[in-house]
Amino acid sequence: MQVERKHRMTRQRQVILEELRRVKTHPTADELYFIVRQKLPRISLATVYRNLDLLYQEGKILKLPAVDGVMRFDGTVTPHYHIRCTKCGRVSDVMLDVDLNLERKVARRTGYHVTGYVLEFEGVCPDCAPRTEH
Amino acid sequence: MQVERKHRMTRQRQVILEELRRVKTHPTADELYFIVRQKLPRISLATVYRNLDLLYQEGKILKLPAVDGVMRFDGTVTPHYHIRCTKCGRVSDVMLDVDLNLERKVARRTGYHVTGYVLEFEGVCPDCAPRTEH
DNA sequence: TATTGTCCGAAAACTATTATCAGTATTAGT
DNA sequence: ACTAATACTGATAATAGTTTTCGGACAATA
Ligand SMILES: [Zn+2]
Ligand SMILES: [Zn+2]
Ligand SMILES: [Zn+2]
Ligand SMILES: [Zn+2]
Repeated sequence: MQVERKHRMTRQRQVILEELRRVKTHPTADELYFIVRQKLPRISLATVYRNLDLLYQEGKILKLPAVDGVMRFDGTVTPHYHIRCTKCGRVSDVMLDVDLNLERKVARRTGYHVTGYVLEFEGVCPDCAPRTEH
Repeated sequence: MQVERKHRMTRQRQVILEELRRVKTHPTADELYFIVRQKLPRISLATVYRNLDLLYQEGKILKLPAVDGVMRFDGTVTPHYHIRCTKCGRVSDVMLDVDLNLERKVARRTGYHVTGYVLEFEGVCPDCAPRTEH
């Protein structure tokens, strides 16, 4: 029996979700905090964190694994991958269907019940790439 | 010409590397700190961190990406993948040769210069799996 | 509009990691 | 072996990101 939760739609939660869906930068909590403050100047950073976690629990947003120690959030929940610039930290979408289909093989090797995997590409974004001399 | 080596082989560095190579648990810095203190009771946690980073720079150990926010270390440097138990956090090796060869495709899609990727499997380890009733 | 209890802002607490610093000990050179 | 140079250590403080706490505010329901 699942415990019924009664989530309210507060102005804060609304704006946080709207802004996260609008931007395409996969912002950190702090970055989104600055974005949201343009509409809600009195909002608290803790409220941003709280709502991001709640929206994640509800499946309305994604949390990107904190590969570099900082958590990032994604308003696009349709399946896609990410590539992270190792110079500036920017995260871009990779609209490419990658089907690893390795779960059975990995399960046999490890004895784990495999539920998924984390896949994130690394590289240098066009802005950070050294200019070609000519 | 070879870069001049200025690193000293201290007892602390020696024991940290030995113990990390001995265990197969992919410990956090703190976990390794407790292990190493059995041989060097006066060692500092900062020394563990410092040496893990230095050994990593030297290519003698691996750092696992902090997918869940905590860094883990690996004394096995031969290429292999990992699977993390989502219940207890344990990380096990996956001795499976996976060559995705996706990097070129991703580069074409994103415009990034792709240098690598992070791949880590997720699942439930045998110890955490629910016992089958019969 | 009264009641209920979720939610908020502000601040403190917490956790993992890094930086600081005075004293120690490894290494190279004699 | 002795010495000098300096990488390194332990203890501690500082930092950064995130979570918790708590009294008051406010959305939801009737
Ligand atoms: Zn970049
Ligand atoms: Zn995305
Ligand atoms: Zn487990
Ligand atoms: Zn490993």
